[in-house]
Amino acid sequence: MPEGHVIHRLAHDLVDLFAGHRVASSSPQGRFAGAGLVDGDVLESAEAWGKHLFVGFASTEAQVHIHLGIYGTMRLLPGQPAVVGQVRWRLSDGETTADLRGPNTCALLDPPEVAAVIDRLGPDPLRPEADAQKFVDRVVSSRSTIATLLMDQAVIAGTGNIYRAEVLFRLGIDPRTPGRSLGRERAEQIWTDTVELMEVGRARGRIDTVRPEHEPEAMGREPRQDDHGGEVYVYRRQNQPCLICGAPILTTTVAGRNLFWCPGCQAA
DNA sequence: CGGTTATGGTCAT
DNA sequence: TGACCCTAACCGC
Repeated sequence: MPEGHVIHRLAHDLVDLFAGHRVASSSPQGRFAGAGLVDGDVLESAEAWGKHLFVGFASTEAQVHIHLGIYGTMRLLPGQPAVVGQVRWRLSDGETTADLRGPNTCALLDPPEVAAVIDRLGPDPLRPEADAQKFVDRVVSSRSTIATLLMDQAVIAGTGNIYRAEVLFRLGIDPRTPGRSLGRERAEQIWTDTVELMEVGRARGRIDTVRPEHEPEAMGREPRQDDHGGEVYVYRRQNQPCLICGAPILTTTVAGRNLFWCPGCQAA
C-alpha cells in the first residue's frame, strides 16, 4: 500500500541486496509468465519512477515493470522461506528472498515500452533531475482542483492520498482551490513541501508530516498508530479535532478516494 | 466467518 | 461515475 516513497525505498533495498547477484526468479502463483525469462540472470538495477518500479538484468534489455496498486506489497525476507499464499513473483539469491503479492502490474517490458510508461509521468519529487517548473506550469494552467491535480501522476508522479491531504493542510490550502487560482509561488511551495515530506518518508519508511511543535510529546497526546505508521494532521482523522485549531476534520469522497481537510486551517 | 476497507489505476459507459 | 483488478488486515458477530 504504497506512495512513491515506498517504491523508491524498495528500489534502493533491491539494489543493496541483489545488485550483481545471480538470482532465481519464479512465479509461485503462476501469473507472471515472464519470471522464467530472467531466472538465473544477474540483477543489475532497480529504479523507481513515481509509483512504478523497474528491475533490470544483465542478459536482457527487457525490464520487469512493477506497479503495486493499492494492495500490492513486496516483502524482503531472510533465506528462502516456504511460499505462503499468493506470490506473483519470487526473487532470491539464497541469502534474501523478495516476495511480490497482489501487484496491479508485473510484466516484462522492452525498452520502448519502459520509455512509454515513464513518458506518461510528471516530475517525481524524489528524483534529483525532477523539473519543479513542469509541475508548477501544469498546476497554474489547470481548472482542476489542487486536490485532483496532486493525485494526477502526469502532473506529479509518486504523490498519493496521504501526502496530498497532508501537504495541503501544512500549507493551509483549501483542497477545492482550482490550480489556476493558486499562483506560481503557492504551487512552488506545494512542490517544495512535497519533496521535503517524501524524502523523510523514504528515509523512515513511514509517513510523518507533523511539525516538531505538534508532535505527541510536545502536545501531551497519544502517538497515533495507523496503517501507514506515522504522525499526520488530517489523514483519516475525520471528526477528530484539528491539532492546531480544534475544528473537527472533514472528509469527503473525490473520484472514489477519501479526501481529508480542516475547515478552519484550510479556508478558501 | 463474512463484510469492509485500503497509501492505485484502467477501462467502459 | 462505477466496475473491476488483487491481497490482507481489521472489525463485528
